[in-house]
Amino acid sequence: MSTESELIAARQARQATLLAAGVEAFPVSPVTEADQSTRDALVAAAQDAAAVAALPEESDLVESGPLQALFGRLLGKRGPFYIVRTPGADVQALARPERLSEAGQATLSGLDLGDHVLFRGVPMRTKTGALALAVREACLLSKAHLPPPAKWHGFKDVEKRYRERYVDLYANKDVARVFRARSLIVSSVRAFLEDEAFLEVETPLLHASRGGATARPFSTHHQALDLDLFLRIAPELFLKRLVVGGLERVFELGRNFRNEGISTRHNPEFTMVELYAAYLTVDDLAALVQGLISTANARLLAADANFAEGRSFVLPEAPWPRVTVREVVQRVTRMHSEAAVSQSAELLDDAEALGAHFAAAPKALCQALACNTATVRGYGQQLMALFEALAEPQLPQLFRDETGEHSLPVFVFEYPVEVSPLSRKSSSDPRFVDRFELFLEGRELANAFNELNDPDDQAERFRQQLGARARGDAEAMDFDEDYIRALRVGLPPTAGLGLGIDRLVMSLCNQPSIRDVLLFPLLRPQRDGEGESASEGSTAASDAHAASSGSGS
RNA sequence: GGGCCGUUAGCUCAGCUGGCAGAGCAGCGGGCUUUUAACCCGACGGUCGCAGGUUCGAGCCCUGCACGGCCCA
Repeated sequence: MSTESELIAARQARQATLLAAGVEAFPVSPVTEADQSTRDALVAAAQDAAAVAALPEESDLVESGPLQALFGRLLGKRGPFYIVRTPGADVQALARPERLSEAGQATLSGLDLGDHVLFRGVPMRTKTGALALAVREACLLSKAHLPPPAKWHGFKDVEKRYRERYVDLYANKDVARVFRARSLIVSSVRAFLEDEAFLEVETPLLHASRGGATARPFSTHHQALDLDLFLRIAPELFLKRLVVGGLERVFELGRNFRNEGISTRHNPEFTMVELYAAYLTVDDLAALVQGLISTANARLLAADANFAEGRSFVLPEAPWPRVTVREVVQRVTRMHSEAAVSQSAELLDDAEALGAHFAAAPKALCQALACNTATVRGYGQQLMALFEALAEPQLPQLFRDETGEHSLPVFVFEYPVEVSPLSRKSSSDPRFVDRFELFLEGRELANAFNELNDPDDQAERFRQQLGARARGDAEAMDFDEDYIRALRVGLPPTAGLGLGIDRLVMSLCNQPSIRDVLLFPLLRPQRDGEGESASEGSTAASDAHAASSGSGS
């Protein structure tokens, strides 16, 4: 009795036995409001040493007053003790058959690990000083046909955990904890922005043209309109249209889709909050996002201080450090003038000279640069190649707190205009734009800039994107005529920011992989032969239409 | 896309130099009448990821493929 179909059959058989005794396997929920509130109290009491100490032992129990409830998934059985997992904690019940009705006894003897159960009874203290509910009523809520994972070793196989998140979530307690934290962080972001007078809006996910970010989109098709569409890579262009229309502060918190590789930091669909504020500048947004992240962090730690443990970073109250792209590249390459950086960027065209120049640099960095030299052209592209290859990985080492034990968040300002097709050029140096990216633990967390609101300049940037596409850049944007028209109607001076929610949750919850903060990360579908198609028809005779309905496909 | 690693019972994992496929837990039968990973006895449970190859003989060696993990791009 141990293959999966045999495990199912054994439990279906027990289900049939229960039914013969008048116990339904899948009843309408009998859980009352009183059960809900007494369970909450019971779960709280179980974790309160003083409350447990005040409880009577089994022999001293007084049978009076309403019964308290314990319900959830049955995860363990030790003698007469039944361990029930609730969202708050595991609580045990002490069930003696002789104290139960006939139906209760039948229920008890027909329980399998994994079943959902409801016990009603009286709280007591066991010989070992733990809380247990002395059971007077036992009720099966829902039969589990498959058992829970091994109680000691748990459910570890990473692929199975992602594919069977419904098991992972109850079997591995920290998993649910992270997703509760994620929900808290998201609601904190919303509340913070609403307090700052931002209006939450929803713009299309289906876009007719590529824009708002440089990334490869997913393609889809609308049948009735016979229209090719893209899943959005960013809501940016729609949100700025709203600012044109007079919604001065808007934000959208939602999913974006980028048709690129999968890694510990990338999932093809990810969650981002984008916000736009008329009459603010990129400097204002640096302060705003610092407040937003600090507030989310404070709310998270207020709910569960354990999330602060093991962090490699701190979030200071003072303004977070700011540098420019050039400053940090100079620091890393040990060069001391802007001219030297400019010169070294030109060297990128010559891999050999570059290799000699950076002979002292770590090997991996030179390799990264050598790969890029063929396609990287122009001052801005080259500067960014240097930044991404040399400086970005060093940010956590370059910016430390006083003790040197933790890294700091860093705002990196002054991006080259070539890599910022939607940003306003800096008034002081037109090679750069008024933009920052926020890095935490070396991860790019947020990106913000003063929005380009000059329609002629924007049209020129779109044309440059078309040129890049013609040269084979699959990530380049389309020319968005209507967006240019919107800018001609008039976008007030506006600053905008995008913040990666998944990465924020990763950092605040100390999760090394984005898959651990996504409930259902994208995985390749498994091939057939994995499902229950083979076993289903041969299991229970009671399942009369399994054979006929299973033959259709 | 590249490199490394993994895939053996429902779960967690052993499996030596190529020689009958193993354990614990779960499940099943019985005992114990109770626990903190409860315990004792017994029986059951396998497409060793898939497909080829080498060999008298492959879980193990070779090739390809699939899926996943980590690192790099």
